[in-house]
Amino acid sequence: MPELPEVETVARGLQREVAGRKILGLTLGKTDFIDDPGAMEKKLPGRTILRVERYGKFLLLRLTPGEQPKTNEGEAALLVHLGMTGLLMPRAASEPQAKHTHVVMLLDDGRELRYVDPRRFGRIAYLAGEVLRTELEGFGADPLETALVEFARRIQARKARIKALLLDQSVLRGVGNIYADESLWRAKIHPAEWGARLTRRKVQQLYVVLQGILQKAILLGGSSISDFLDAEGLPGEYQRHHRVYGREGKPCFRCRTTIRRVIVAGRSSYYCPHCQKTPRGRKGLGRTKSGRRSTKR
DNA sequence: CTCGATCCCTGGACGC
DNA sequence: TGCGTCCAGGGATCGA
Repeated sequence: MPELPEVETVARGLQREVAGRKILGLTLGKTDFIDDPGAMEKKLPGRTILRVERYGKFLLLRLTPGEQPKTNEGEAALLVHLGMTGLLMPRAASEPQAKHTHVVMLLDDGRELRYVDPRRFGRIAYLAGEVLRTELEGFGADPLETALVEFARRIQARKARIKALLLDQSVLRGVGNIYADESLWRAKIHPAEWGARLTRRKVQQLYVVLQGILQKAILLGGSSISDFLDAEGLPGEYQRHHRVYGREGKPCFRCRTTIRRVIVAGRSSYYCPHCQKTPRGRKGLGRTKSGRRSTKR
């Protein structure tokens, strides 16, 4: 599940591999996760990928503006969200297409930039000018580029649970379930604690450990839980450093207490009941994501 | 403003 | 071996 470190890893790989390449042609498969497939087919061919950046959990492929002056829309970019199972990597055109390949961009070096995504939880959008600007403005602060005061303001101003705040892309961009749980464990904060109730000291601890975890994870190429691969098709290594995520029933690395899993903000949240004290007044924790009737079609 | 519930989707795990 | 069921999860959306 690509979060900030995984997307950063892919962005760096793609920057190395495809920056400067011109897109000659485009082939689409299933398009239900693409904002406007028609626009993509029309706009992309002929554009050059200037550079590849990460923006939250999005890959941002900065493109040259349209050729004709009349179609000049200002800055243009292809936004790619990998969802849970998305992969974006250049392949030799001769290489057989993997199953669930939905976008193929033919490049001017003969290779193809391919987007593969079995579950299609991702999103792809060609955006330009004002639309692009507005889209990007809707996201919160980058946890690695934000000062402590700004981070604290965003957390303490809100009454929602800290886990929900960490996952909220309009508060912070790039943090997902894995790194939220890992940082809360390190900072010894219960996922259901309220943002507004965290002390300044706690917020600072969270800020420091979150940045440390993200940086370490980037260094190790991200976490490969199930099927994440970078732009060169290599898995990350940070999953070996996970302290709580996915460790339900196993002993806490600090105190040996059994790690538990609860649903907070609609997501599985792993935590140590001893190190991360349940906030006072909380109830309804301890249930798991079950008991829900499966739906008919 | 914040919450939970629901849906989107498919592969993998698991039970029988 | 094969089928059915459950589950993962980011984000959008809807109603409470």
